[in-house]
Amino acid sequence: MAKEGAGRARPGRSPVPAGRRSRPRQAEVAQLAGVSQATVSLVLSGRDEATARPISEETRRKVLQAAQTLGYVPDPAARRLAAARNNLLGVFSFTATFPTDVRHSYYPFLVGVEQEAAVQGYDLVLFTGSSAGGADAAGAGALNRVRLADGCLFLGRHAPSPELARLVRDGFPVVHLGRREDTEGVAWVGADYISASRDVVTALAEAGHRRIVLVREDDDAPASTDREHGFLDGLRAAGLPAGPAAVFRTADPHTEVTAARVRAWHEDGVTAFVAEETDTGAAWRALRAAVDAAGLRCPGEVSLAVLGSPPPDLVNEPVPMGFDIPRARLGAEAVRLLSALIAGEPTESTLVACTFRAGVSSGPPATA
Amino acid sequence: MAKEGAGRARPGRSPVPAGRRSRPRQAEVAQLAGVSQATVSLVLSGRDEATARPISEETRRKVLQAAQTLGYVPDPAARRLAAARNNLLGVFSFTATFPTDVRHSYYPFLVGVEQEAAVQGYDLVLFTGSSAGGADAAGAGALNRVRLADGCLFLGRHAPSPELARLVRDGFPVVHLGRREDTEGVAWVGADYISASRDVVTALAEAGHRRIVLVREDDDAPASTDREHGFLDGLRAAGLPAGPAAVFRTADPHTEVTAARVRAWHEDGVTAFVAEETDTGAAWRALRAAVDAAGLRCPGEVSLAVLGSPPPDLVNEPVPMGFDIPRARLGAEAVRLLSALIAGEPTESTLVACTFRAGVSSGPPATA
DNA sequence: TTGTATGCGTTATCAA
DNA sequence: TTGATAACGCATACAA
Repeated sequence: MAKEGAGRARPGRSPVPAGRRSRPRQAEVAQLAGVSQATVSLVLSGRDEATARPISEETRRKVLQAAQTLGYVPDPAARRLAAARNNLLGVFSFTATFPTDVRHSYYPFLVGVEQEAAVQGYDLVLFTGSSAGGADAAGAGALNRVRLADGCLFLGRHAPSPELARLVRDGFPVVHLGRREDTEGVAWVGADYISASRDVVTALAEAGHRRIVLVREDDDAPASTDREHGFLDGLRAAGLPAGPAAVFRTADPHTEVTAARVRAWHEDGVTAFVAEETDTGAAWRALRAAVDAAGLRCPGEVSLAVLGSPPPDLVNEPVPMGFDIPRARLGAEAVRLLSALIAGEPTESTLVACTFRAGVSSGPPATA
Repeated sequence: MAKEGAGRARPGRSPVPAGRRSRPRQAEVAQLAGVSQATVSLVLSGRDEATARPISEETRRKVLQAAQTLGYVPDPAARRLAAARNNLLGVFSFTATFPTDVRHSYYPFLVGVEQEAAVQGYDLVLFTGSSAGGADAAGAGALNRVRLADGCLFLGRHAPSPELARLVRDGFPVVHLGRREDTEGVAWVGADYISASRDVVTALAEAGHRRIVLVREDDDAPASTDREHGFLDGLRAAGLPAGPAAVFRTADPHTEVTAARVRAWHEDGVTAFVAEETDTGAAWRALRAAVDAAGLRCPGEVSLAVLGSPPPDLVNEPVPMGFDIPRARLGAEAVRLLSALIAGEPTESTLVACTFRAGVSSGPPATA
């Protein structure tokens, strides 16, 4: 901790650089160009052309030239303080953005975020608050730092509601990646799990399955309940039994989804099983293992599907029926929404459609 | 408690955007507490306790109380402007930071970068070489954008030297991830390929191998030549032949490293082969394929090693001897160095040690 | 022990 | 057309 503030010498009021300064200011550009600082601001922000501010071509050229030579870059803090915009978009995640365990990574989203941000002319500020305890990283003020940017994208489901609400109330543009209706006024972009889940059930029903069971974990996240809703919707739409027996909910799929149980289901007339997707993929893993252990052939005797994608480590296995979440598109969409919010345009939270995946884990039910 | 007391006592009378004036400032806290704004700043920043600034307990209490009632949150932009620093670290990569193809991703480095940045109290700004945003994104001024941060980390080997040199000359803190001695004065953090490569050879020599051949691509990047140096060092240290015959250099491993050639080497007494690691992993792939095609058993008749890690798509194959590059640590180390640079502390570019990996691709040579 | 005055780099408003 | 000048909200030497 050897800092001691680097007691920056304050040279009275000289606009001239005292020796070697790493960040040239507008004043210096002005001096080099032989104009006033205000003119530099005008030219550099392009506000002269946008509004009807007339600036001589000559001056323009000189200023741009000077800025180029000096390598001038506007100070984001100053810019923002003066009530202008930064061209900076914040990204705040409540776990590390780059976790060691890639399975929980936001990487796929970031691909889209980065691309769209570039298109919209924004750079990204990654707020590191959540991971390790930096300066005032954790704690009350953590979220406040994002105000440096023009707006901020939030990833992860554990965003503290009150702090977020405060930002929104203060008129700070905020977009949450993932549906979020608990926090008043927070805009969000989510995947349409309901429709996607319904589509999977529909596909199974059309293949001829009459009894289908959903295996889900004991989690009340929107992502989970949405899937269940879609699943039940699909059943009802197909005129299939959608009672409590259609959903098997367990806190520990690994021990509770047994071969015996699967066999019982099968003997009872169940010909298709659907597992929800979660971080760990526990439901899907358990289901696969149990079906295997029960000696049931898939997609011969039973058909399987997952409401999402299988976990990455099963990527070499045969592709199961299910749907793909367009994560990159979600990221891009979120940036677009945020950008509109910043521009003060009217906006609306949106759902992005997932794409159905036929896979090879399902077929028509065996005819008795 | 939103207090819309529009008639605040404010000097001047400029029309301020409504959304902006919704947050209380230190001045208002001061007024409510009956003290000066400066005192509020002192108390709220905890600078009174850190340094020996004496503030009466009474005042302290009043200020905190007032801040609490008003719901005061500091403006990061203002704070950073006044402090003459951003607490922003730039990360500049010459490809997209989040490429679609994860194989070329900087992810492993970023893990360490993010963590250490958080520890040091920095947030991250991600610049992309290809970004369409900003004034002059591509081309000459591209690198200048990074001046927005307090310092910048560069990833990838294609950083244009003159531009980097310019930044350094201007006193802008810069750290390059990867050894870089072509550009005057640029600090860097690199992996110690020389020692690591030497260790691999030593291990092979200790296992009893007397003739070892290195297969490398036709690339003069430091990462490549370092490996060769280490390899030759290792040979000499073990008293083994380290002439030109010990290194096979080819622009096209795939067609030049044939089964016939490998068999010839083997009949000539070569019992161990070492491939350098590159982006594509071409040398290692070719070597494996050729040995396989030659019908030589590994690790029975020949031993293999790679100077680094095999490409990600071979991750399910048996683990070859070689070494692991501690990418996360490299990232963290780079941030630490950059942070020191910014603080004006004396610094030095560093090499980080790689960790030896025994693997299963080598054993003692077959005794004739 | 606390208050005063000023600067940080921009943007924005006028007057010249 | 351009140039002073005043905020923006906070931090800090220096005076009281």
